[in-house]
Amino acid sequence: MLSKKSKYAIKALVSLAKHFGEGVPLKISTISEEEKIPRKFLEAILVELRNNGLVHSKMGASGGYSLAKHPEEIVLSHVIRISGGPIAMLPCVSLNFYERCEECVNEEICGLRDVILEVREATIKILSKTSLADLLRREDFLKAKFTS
Amino acid sequence: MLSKKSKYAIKALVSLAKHFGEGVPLKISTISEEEKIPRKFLEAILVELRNNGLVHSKMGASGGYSLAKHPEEIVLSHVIRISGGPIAMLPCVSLNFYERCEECVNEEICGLRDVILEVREATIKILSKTSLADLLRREDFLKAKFTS
DNA sequence: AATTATCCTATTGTTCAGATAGGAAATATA
DNA sequence: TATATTTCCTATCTGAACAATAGGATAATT
Repeated sequence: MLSKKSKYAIKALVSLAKHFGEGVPLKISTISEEEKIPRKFLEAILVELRNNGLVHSKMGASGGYSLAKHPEEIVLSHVIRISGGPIAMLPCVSLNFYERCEECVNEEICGLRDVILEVREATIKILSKTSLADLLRREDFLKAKFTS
Repeated sequence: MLSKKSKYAIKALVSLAKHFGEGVPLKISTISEEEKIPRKFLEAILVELRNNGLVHSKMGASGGYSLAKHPEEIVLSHVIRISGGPIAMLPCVSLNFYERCEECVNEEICGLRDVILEVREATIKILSKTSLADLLRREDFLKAKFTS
């Protein structure tokens, strides 16, 4: 399951992507209201995204946040990892949240692990080719499809 | 993330699959020790699997558990659903644990949901074609690979 | 009858996601 | 330079879900 944190992070970034290149940063409160993300929670999330180089922040009056990269360059797998959500279904196949499986005598010959590895590959393949720009395009496409 | 419950359920079933057709049921304590699953926890899991028709139980002395179906017929997606783990990465794309996404004005035009739907399809495709028998074959294959 | 096992109901513990609080630091603008 | 605005930082709270445990009732074998 994707944590709310990850989901909020993605939604916030999509919000910023919509205003990419306008030169005016977006305030936390604006994003919070538009995307219905709890104010203080969003604050913490954006700081983390900033520490990981995905967004720029500007302090003080008329400050706010803006994307640090082009929307085509920010992919979901990266955002999810940063915002603390493991992608794999088992800790023993996770790259970033690896944990040994106590009950396995030998991890390398675990059939279940082998399958979950396949699932992870398939998942990452999709999430790492989908950028913020892709999400925007998808929304446009869906909007057109459902308003016709 | 797969819950421990789901993981234990799968491991227990694999254990039973190894003895399929022998006519002698396996005791909870035997499975518990072999797979290092907490005794009482496993008890609860097996009852649930029985209630869902995956295993048979026999009470009394020299009782125990056995598979209710052929190992080829029990697939991972089914086991995971029964043991309470959602497969999808977001509640709004889950079949069995569906929950509306409050902050979405219109689910149908959510770009993120659209991507996560793709991930779910890919995941289910793998998990629903992998049976207990497959897991055993994989383990044999891996064993051969790493002991040569 | 004695032993071995599953069955059933209830309870407990523990972790972590999710959210909140309050004030310090920085910047714009008047 | 004063004031309003906004991000930054540290700390804390809460509830729910996961994981595990306890104790005895019920059933079947020997």
